[in-house]
Amino acid sequence: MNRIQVAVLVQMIAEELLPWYDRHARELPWRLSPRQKRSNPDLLFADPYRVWLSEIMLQQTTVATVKGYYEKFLMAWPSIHDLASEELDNILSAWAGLGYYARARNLHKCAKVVAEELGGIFPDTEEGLLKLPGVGPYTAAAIAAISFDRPTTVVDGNVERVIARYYALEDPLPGVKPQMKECAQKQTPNERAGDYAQAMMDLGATICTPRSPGCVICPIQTDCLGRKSGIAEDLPKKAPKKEKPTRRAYAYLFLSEERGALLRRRPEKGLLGGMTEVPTGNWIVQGNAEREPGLDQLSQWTELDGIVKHTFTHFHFEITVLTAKVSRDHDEVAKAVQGKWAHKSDFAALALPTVMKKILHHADYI
DNA sequence: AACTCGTGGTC
DNA sequence: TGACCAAGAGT
Repeated sequence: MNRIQVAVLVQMIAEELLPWYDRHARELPWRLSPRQKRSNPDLLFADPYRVWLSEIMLQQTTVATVKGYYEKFLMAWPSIHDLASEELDNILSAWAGLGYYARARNLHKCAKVVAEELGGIFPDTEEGLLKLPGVGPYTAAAIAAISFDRPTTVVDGNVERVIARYYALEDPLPGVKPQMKECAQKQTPNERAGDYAQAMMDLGATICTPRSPGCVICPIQTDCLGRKSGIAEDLPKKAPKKEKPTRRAYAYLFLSEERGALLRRRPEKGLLGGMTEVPTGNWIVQGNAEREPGLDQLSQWTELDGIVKHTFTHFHFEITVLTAKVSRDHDEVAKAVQGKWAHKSDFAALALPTVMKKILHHADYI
């Protein structure tokens, strides 16, 4: 066996992946385009503020969904200082609809730490980044690689899928994660760390997809054990998921010709923390929804036909909507539910999550 | 370690 | 229609 054949047998993923990336990299708003790199050779790595912002938004969220939010945020808050000095409620409002609202709370918290304690400069190491609120193992590695050229091992859902297939790892997630990380670590190149990380994720997003992977056009098909053994599409295996229970509740929509709708702020932590809601009764875990006497007594209620259905990460939610006309004592009612009246023309400035918009829509109010 | 935490697209 | 899935982190 000569040396060339040996070299082929131990080929690194990066050797085939980076040339593919140079030809097929998607242009994304937070990514330096080849044109930018050519016209400004000093601009080797993307601005950490922009990379951080995009990576937080991209957690468990598709590129298509993130694009619009990213551009809106960058327009409203061009720098870490702009974001740090903004009020949380305005950030939550801009985040509304994107989901996982703890990300927005931590985004604000992190901006304050960087702006006020670190002089506006992001840490340039994986270890330093990992200490920031909302920045976990994936995000720390990604920012370190993309913005600071650190040869970190970036492992997200895409990389897990690519690695599971490439090495034909048949043990189920999440138990196999450490082994995946180990395999990914062996493949991490010292050069072009950011490009390699993004190339792996692009590969997973466009070719090594969960269903019907494009093995025939894959740049790393040659040494892929999953493809060779014909099990690529079935990997990675996952532990069976728990069934989602259904919770049910009544929503109490107070409406006023003069004052609009009565809305309130949810508790700071937990589900939809800090977001705006239509007042609801208890969210009953099993069985039918229950009326809330404290809310019932405040007005004369009409039950609307049909129900609003919404699925959260770990439960289904079914809401029966009640409406009531309020024509006097507006402030007393608002005080009783600890809410505020808002005209529908002002809804755009509120932090209304999707489930609450569904309720308002069902009542034909928006 | 296992659970919590959103939403929109896709098949 | 419903289950699955997506550039995960915090507790």
